[in-house]
Amino acid sequence: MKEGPDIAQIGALIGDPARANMLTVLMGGRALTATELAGAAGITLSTASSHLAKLEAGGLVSQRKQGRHRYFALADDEVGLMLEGLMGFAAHRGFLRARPGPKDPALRKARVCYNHLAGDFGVRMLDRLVADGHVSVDGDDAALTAEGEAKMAGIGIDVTGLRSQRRPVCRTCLDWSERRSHLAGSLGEALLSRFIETGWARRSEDSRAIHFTPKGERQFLDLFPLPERR
Amino acid sequence: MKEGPDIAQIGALIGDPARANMLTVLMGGRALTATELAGAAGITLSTASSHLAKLEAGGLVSQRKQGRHRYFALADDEVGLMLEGLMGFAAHRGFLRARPGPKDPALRKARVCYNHLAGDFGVRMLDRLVADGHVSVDGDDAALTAEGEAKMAGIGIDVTGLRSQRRPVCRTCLDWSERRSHLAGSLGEALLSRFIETGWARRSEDSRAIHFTPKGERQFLDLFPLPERR
DNA sequence: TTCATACTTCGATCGTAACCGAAGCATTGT
DNA sequence: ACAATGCTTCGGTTACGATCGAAGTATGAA
Repeated sequence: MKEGPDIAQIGALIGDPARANMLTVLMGGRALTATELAGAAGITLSTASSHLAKLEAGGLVSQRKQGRHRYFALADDEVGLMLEGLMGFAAHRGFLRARPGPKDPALRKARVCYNHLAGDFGVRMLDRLVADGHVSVDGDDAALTAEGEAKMAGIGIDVTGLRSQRRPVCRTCLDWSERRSHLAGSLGEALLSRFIETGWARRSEDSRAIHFTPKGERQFLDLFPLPERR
Repeated sequence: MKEGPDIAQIGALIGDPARANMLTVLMGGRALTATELAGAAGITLSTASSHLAKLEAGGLVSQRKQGRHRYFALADDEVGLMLEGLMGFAAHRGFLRARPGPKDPALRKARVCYNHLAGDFGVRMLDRLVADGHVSVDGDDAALTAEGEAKMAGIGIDVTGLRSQRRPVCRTCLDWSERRSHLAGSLGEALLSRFIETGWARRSEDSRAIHFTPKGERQFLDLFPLPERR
């Protein structure tokens, strides 16, 4: 009867509260076990297992066996981008959960979006990269310039290594709190990893927040100075 | 328990096949009556009415009374952008409906995305505007330059009129068939309207396809020449 | 081998929401 | 005034899927 893609299946997958909770938690970027996800969603293990099987069949999550654990994660960047887009829409329409708790300001400042940096810091980083001619943006695509490649080398990121993967190096991702774009793709992931490796920042245990140390924040802002207010 | 926006409610709204069908049809940009939407979704009028009430309560559609008809349409541009984003994801993952029928090539060439031009023609139009310095793109935001404003005046579009509205003039929208951006916003809407007013193109009766006349296509390509293949 | 942990599968229950037909309003046309 | 059209509301049925506990499977530890 209909033309075009079928959005009902995806909507139905996301539409169950238990599954939506799991996906939201997985947006934190960590791979989690079925037991952890069950706890996060407030359901028993057997129910969680059933939900995870559906999410996997739908291609939204993937599992990796490791010993007697099974770690679940979002299937790929695309899923993360799609979910962040939905969250942006939901946030803008007032579909908010319970209360914007005390963690909220921290989330808006810096948080992980599946595997890369989002929030105010993420948006400003991309702003700066674009303003300095290190990244060029075209629609939702983005590309690293030669100057940008040099800058990344200075930070300690091997761009040629990233290029050899099949994933796109640069992508933009719409930020639900800022409603502007930040940097995703393998470069976005590498940058966040680097910040954590060097001890500038650490992931929160129980939320998507990224906490910068005072020193780390200074060095981050040194690398990516704030643009003048527009 | 949870932080951040609640995507489950929106997912559930979209997750019902009947509602998803209605939304897909409304992506055609026309305002339709409850009876028409019931037919499109293959359900009775009473069921359709119930679904439409839910979609309206969720802010996805709005209704306008006109005589004894009630016309339903997507609530605003944001909804259209969100749905197009979901469709892009769905198409890329193979969540396709039945068969990509004969209408499919026409849809990929040019179709309406809620109220603006999408498909190959839409993507190329934005490409050309950017290449000529008529539109500048920054993430998902976009802006019309002074040169661009002159060009629009030449086409017969009153940009100052558009600016006086509260809607953004320019936005980018991710195209599900091309996986690149095209132009949305009030300017995107005005351009499509203009193409139809001038008789260069017409909307298909029963799908989202936009059909250009031979003459219209020539004039369109004259205004927005194809960029050299990259 | 035996036990413990991590997870899946099975079977059964339960609640919700999708659905339809009939009846009720509202608006327009005659 | 009366009929016709367009849609909503109501009542009742039905079906699906979310949920849980218990039993089954796999992996690792003792």
